[in-house]
Amino acid sequence: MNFNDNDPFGPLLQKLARLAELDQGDREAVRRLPFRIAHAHARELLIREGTAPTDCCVLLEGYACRSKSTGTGARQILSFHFAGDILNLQNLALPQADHDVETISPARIAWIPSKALKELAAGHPNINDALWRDTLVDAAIFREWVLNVGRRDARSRIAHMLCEFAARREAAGLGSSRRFDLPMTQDQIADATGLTPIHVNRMLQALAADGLVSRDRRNIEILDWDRMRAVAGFDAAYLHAAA
Amino acid sequence: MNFNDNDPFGPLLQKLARLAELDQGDREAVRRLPFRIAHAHARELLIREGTAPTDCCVLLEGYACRSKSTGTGARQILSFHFAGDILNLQNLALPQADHDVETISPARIAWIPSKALKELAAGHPNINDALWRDTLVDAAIFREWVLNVGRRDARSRIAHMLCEFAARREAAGLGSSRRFDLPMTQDQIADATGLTPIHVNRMLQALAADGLVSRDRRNIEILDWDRMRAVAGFDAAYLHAAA
DNA sequence: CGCCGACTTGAATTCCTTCAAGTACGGTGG
DNA sequence: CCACCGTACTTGAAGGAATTCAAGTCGGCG
Repeated sequence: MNFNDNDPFGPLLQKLARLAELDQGDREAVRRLPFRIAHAHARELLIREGTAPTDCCVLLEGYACRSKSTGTGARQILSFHFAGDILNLQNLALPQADHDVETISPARIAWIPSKALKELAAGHPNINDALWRDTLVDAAIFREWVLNVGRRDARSRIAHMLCEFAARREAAGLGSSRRFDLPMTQDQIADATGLTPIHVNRMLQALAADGLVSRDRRNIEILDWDRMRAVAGFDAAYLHAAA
Repeated sequence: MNFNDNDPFGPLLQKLARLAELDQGDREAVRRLPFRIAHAHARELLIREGTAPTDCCVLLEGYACRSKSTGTGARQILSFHFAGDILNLQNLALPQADHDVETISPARIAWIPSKALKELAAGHPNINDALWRDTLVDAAIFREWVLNVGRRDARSRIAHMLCEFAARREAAGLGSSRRFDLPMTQDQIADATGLTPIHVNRMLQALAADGLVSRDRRNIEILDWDRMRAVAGFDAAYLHAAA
């Protein structure tokens, strides 16, 4: 699946179509949105906490994450994002960003004026529905992360993160959930799970030693989805079959 | 502030008005919503994970919380709720509940058919805006909780929970943020912070020993908001002045 | 070839949990 | 009015999961 800059909305349309039924008019209206394509390196800050972006940031290619830090500098990753994800939908209604958004890998991005997106939603109920559902699924994922970080031990926590990543990645049309490349470093996995990178490393080794996964650099194969699901306590219901 | 069953929408209208400008027509439309008043005891399950409620549950009086459990039975509270909060707004677009909602204290509730609420929103842009913002603020709070549970130590975590509770409580018009009654048990604070009740107890004592709060049963007085904010790493920006 | 970031390993420490009692309080019934 | 009972809260001591500190190793890239 390849998209060029003349039809930059493939991933976005694919995503919206998973969330609501779109008719031909809806699709054309999306394609008529004004936009500015940008390319970003890995670890490039796209949106900074406290600023008020005027444009919405759509991830077309690559991976990104949301994060937030404590006053003492500890960083927590709040979610991972895939092609098609809108990274600051909340700025349509809440001007000030309350967290950072940053790329994980090199990425291609479309910046769309918030105003245009708002008008699009206002005039197209199906698109409005899709955006509404997207926001709600995002919130459901945050809730699951509160549980993950709050009440699971390190092993389950990492297993759960891997399950969710695999499932969402596949849903986004990025390939098999059995074998895939992790775009993030162990440091970033640590920031996502509320652990130290050292412990993440040991737990990844433990998962491999138990025959749940096999690893080769950043390439992960889930050897036994049933046991993996069990260890992680992973039940995809919270993704509402849409993320 | 007292509301009787003939004007049951006071707390809801107050909340919506904080989120968007409402005109007279908006207010009257809210008052015309069909509803069924119910009373609940403390610790009564209002919405069960996996079910598909047909009605929306508005908290008119008392306190409630969202929660979710791991397969092994560990419980995590995801958020606390106040008079005026809509407890399952997400069911307007996502039929299946992905977490439990339960009262903390005795409560008075209005059940409003989801369909009626959806139609209200469709016909009243201001109300639509308010509901949209409410959802976004909820999500912002979940994000802050991921950070809280993932990256703060026990003392800060509890301090942060107390700061947020005090701030939101005051925003909801429930009185001073300096001195107030906590409706929840230490077990519930533990479930909200991802700690054990024993450690919550010790940390509450530590906060009192440091002169940050004084406690008498469930009554809490925040003696030094500045130091409390500092210890908690609490910055109310994520509440978007609306929760 | 050498450097830098990512990953790995080991040992010591710590924060929080677990286990095990107990105390205080509010509500209930005699 | 008071004894009783259950729930919430409190305290102490021991144990453990994860962190911190301190070195490495590995691999990709200039």
